[in-house]
Amino acid sequence: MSNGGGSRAREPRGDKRERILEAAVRVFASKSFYTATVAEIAREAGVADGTIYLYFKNKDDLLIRLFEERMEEINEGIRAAIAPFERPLEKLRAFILHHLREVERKPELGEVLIVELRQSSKLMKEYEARAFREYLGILSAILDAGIADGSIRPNVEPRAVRRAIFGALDEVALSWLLGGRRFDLSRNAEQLAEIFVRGLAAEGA
Amino acid sequence: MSNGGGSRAREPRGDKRERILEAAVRVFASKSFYTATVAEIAREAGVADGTIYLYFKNKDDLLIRLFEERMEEINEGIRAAIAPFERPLEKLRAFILHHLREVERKPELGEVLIVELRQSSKLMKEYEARAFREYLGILSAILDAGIADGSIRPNVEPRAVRRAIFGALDEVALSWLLGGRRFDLSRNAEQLAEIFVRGLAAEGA
Amino acid sequence: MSNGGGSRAREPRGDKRERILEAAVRVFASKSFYTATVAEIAREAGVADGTIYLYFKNKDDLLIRLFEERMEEINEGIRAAIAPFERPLEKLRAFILHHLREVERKPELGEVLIVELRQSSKLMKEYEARAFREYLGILSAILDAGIADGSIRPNVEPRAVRRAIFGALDEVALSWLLGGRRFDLSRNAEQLAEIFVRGLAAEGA
Amino acid sequence: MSNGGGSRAREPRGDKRERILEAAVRVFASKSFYTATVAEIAREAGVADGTIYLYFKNKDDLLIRLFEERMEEINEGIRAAIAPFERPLEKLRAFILHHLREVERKPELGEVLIVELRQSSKLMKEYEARAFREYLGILSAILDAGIADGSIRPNVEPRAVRRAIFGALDEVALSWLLGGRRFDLSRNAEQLAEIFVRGLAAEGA
DNA sequence: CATGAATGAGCATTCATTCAT
DNA sequence: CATGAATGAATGCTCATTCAT
Repeated sequence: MSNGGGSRAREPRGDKRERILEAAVRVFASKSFYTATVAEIAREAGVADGTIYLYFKNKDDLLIRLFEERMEEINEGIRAAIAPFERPLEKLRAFILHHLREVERKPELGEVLIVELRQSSKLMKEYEARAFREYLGILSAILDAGIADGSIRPNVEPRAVRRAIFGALDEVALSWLLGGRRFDLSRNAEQLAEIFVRGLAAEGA
Repeated sequence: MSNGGGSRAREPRGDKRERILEAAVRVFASKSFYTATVAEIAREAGVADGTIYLYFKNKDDLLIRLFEERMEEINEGIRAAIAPFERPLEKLRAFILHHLREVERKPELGEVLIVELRQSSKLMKEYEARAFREYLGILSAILDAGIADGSIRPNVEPRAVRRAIFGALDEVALSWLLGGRRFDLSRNAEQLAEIFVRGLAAEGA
Repeated sequence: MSNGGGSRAREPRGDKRERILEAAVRVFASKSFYTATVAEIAREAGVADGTIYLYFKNKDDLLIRLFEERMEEINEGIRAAIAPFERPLEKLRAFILHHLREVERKPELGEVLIVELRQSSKLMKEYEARAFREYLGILSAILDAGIADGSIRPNVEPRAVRRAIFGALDEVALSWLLGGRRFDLSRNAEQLAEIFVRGLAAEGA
Repeated sequence: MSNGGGSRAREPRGDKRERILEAAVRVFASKSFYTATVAEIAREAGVADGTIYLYFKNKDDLLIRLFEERMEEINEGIRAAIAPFERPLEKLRAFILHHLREVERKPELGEVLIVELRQSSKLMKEYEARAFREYLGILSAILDAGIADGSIRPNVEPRAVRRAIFGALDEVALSWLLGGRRFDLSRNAEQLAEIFVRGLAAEGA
């Protein structure tokens, strides 16, 4: 994004920015935004404290950028995952399965987005959270399409339901992460998908 | 001092503890656990900073007690709300409606339980969270009963689903709170209840 | 002293004052003047915090009174111990033996006088320390008498030597106390007495 | 900043650590360890409060390092001072004279080592006090040598006597310091040396 | 660009002291 | 006299941020 894109595959610059973000993921995942220190992130990233301020305005900014950029990647993954499906409820099922599969695949990242995002919701309240709105937008689109083609009950309100779906996914992921990743997240994903698909489906479906 | 006097010359001792808890609700709801200062809570409660330490071990303890005690009240309310119903799915509907109605009734309290609890999930991770486990226990019991009497699909796993339900309720409440309480939470509650009841119901129901 | 004396052997009043002093001895002996809290002393004495302020102006005053009153008792003991002896060097020997024997007999008291007195030397600097000056006075008198009767070398300066003797006794007592009271303090007392008597004695003695 | 510039543009880094230690000497000497504040030491050293924590773990650590490092210097001085002498009792005399001469030369340093060390004896109890044990070791070695070559009475116990000597020196130094440095410490040193040398000497010496 | 020493505002917590009962 | 709840000033320590090199 800020790399200017180009022919060079990997600038030595910008590399450092990425290392900081990755370090932040690891640190925030284990300590909480307010408990984590900038010095800790710097150490984890192998850079000097001051270097962080060359790439990010301040600690808050670091969290916001982290969230935005990771969320964007997630959104792209979701779009790719639901694209193959035609029918809205199948898209929804794919959405749910994909979300939890991603958490399973990159637990630390999941932890940051889930736990830490919440930890600073007051912080988040103040910024636009564009990428998160996009995430919700994808859900809305699915629901809208389902209502439009009659596969979802007409009295469903997408704006409310999309939050509920996100909340359910998020909480299940959270309990999996905090609980030591003991149970099988994929099977839970199936359960959730089933519940929401059945719960939203129009009578005749 | 600010009691304005009344029938009782001086509130009983424990009164001060309650005032601190109430102040903590207000402050945590507006600032975040880590951002809020003890001095601020004290000021809000109309007591000296040191007084807080007569009733709570430290700032962490204050949050935990707050959560536990409020959560217990909520649990009692839920129990009362679902008691009149016989059938599990009706109990579930009552549960969902009651949860969000409570948030609507005491928004600040809801905010603390929802937002702030998450903000310090790392903190919470370390304490047993007895009252929260009780909350989940009520949900489990409903689901178990439904599976037992055949009203809920037999392949539903209560341990996964209960987190999903809580997550959905929580997130909807959160978006209502952070979004300025603009939409009608009760109507959303109906939507959620409908989705979960339909989503869980056994075929023939 | 402040009891007003009288026929009654033990007033119920004043008793409390003594209990506070005794508690202070125990607490100061185990924590240090600045580390010990008034509340701790009150608990140890079995009185309310505020009660201490009925008998002592403040925490500093408590330490000073404690020191003064205990030191007075010690001085009386010393006077009695050296009285039977005629010759100054024998009085000196008795002085030294008595001092360390007292420490051995009431270790906690010794600890307060030794360790804690030093801990607040800045505090002590400001008050007259009458009882301690009396203690030194007894030593001076012995030394003066010895010089006068020729048993002590004439070029000895009592004002310097008396501090040295006190310092030696004090340090030996300290090391015994802090070292867990492991060695035989009485035998050390003999050693010290021998050294000082020989070190001060006039040639011909 | 306050260096006034000079030949060197900016003192080497470690300079700051030394300045803090020197400031600590001055502050502890005038206030007592517990009464002195970290902010005061920082101000005296001309650094920010936080800077102290770059060089020392905490306030306790500052005192301990201060004691250890200064004591080491003293030990080296003593070793140099007694080296020229052959006979143990002459070494002892040199030891005593040197100790008090050092106090006279650097009163504030003396005050810290003497007064403040005692003030936190509870603190000191817990750390090994290596340098102080070394100090006592030098004394022991002298006494042992004297007993071995017959110049000191055979029934003298070095472990007891060395504490007595230290205590005597310490107390004399203390009274000189607290008493406003009015009398001639060197002459007192002579007196002490004479007493201990005579007091320890074997009969025939 | 990068560093990391230095800064100093900010905060949780303690505790001597007071005073209404 | 006695109590002990309440006070709030005081302090050790942390950590985001800066800036000279």
